[in-house]
Amino acid sequence: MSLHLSAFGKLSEAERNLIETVLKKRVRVLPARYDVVREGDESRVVHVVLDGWAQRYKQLADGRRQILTFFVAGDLCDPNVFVPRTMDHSISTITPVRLAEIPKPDFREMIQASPNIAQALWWISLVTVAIQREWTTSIGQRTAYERIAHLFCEMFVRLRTVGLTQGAACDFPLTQSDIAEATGLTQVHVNRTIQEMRRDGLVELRHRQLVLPDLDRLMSVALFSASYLHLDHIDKPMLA
Amino acid sequence: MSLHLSAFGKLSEAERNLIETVLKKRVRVLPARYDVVREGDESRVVHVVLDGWAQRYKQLADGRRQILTFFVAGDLCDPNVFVPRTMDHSISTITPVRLAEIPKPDFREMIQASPNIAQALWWISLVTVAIQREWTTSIGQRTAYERIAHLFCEMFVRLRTVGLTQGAACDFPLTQSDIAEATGLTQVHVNRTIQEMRRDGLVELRHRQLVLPDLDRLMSVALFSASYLHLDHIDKPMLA
DNA sequence: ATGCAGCATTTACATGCGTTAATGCACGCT
DNA sequence: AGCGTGCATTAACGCATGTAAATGCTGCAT
Repeated sequence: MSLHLSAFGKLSEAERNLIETVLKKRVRVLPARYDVVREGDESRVVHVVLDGWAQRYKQLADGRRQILTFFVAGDLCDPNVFVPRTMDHSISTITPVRLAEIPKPDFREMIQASPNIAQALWWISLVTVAIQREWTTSIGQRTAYERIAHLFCEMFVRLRTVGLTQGAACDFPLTQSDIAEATGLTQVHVNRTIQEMRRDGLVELRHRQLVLPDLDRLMSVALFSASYLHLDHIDKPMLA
Repeated sequence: MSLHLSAFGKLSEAERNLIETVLKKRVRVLPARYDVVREGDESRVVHVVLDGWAQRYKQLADGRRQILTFFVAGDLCDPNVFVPRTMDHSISTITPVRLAEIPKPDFREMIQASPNIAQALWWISLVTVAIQREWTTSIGQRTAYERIAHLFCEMFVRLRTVGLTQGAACDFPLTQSDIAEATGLTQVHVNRTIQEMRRDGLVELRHRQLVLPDLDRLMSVALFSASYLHLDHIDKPMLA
């Protein structure tokens, strides 16, 4: 998993088991469209998505909303284990989600027990901020068409990393409104643009299933380069 | 300094001295508009801006450029001390810059010697990514006017934190093209918009000097809330 | 003094994307 | 079967922002 602890570096069997144990200790099952943490909350636990999709978002005083990233299985939502901080953003589910909650003290203990796991946490922080930079770039510089294409590429590659693609297809539970809020566009324009992508034979999207018949061409249209995901160095995908 | 090591937590005299020593060990003076590290480079040292302005940016394959953040005195440019990674973005100066270079091994040593410094590094990572999220939100949701106003607010507050403001004024070496590349606008539209802000009495900007006669009103227009900078918990500003 | 060089400003015009609102479609509930 | 509810689609129109290119200004180098 792109942001999964176990995915980075070479962890021992014992370390993997430790992680699995901690992940299984406290698991919640949440409904779709459910707030996990809200801006302003104190952050006391670390969340890891075990199953389903979630999102990080920010809301302006007048209600405008920006989705900042999507989380899929294996993703660690808040890498700030060492800094007791009030949240400057919110996290909510998109689909129903199976979510592991790790109390920060447990997490710190785990890290003190294993420098490798500490290193893995730094990795996750690195990738998290790299993704955020790419989103800034996307919204700032890419056209609507390129932005949406880029989002499709990123999510497809991330899903593939954790084995959640089937050939050129994957589950894709985002509504066009979600895509709009993530790309800084309106829902109407997302609709127009996706239709154009369909006409161009780059995308099939219906019933929450995404098919990318020509990923290479899509990547090139989106000016997508996977390097910011830092997928090299990733160990075998392993899901909890 | 918003991203200065010494600024977070309560460090002992000895710890502060340690930081100062490491910062002074290798200092370079760079000209304006000079590349410090380029996308694709290996990252071997940690950079700290001692004086002047710099920027982080990303470039698309066809040359479009997005500025991702600005660095001012005290800012640590690359918090990824523990992850040997090729850079997914570039860093360059804006003005002439006095820059400290800390070899990663030295930095790790310093961290092992002091848990407080390790904690400070986590703080910096937190603020760095929080700023990046705010920029994504800004470009995605705010209008041109709000975006530019927000940038002015952020930089003014950050400069004030390190004592680089004089009343309502501060040095502000960005060209309108820089502002355009940071906000995802064109230089022409930045010019139009700043003129509007001048007419509204919110901004005076000329000869690289910025004056914000009514910061409160500007913040409210920009929907600016400083919470994402996590300035509480910051110690007394201290510059090297 | 002159002249270049880098920025800022202005103008005229084009367009990508936003806004509003109606309509359609599919699925789940009763 | 019928209805309600979320989403997707379509349409008409407007505007914020982009594009292109000329002009002006200011400071610096010679």
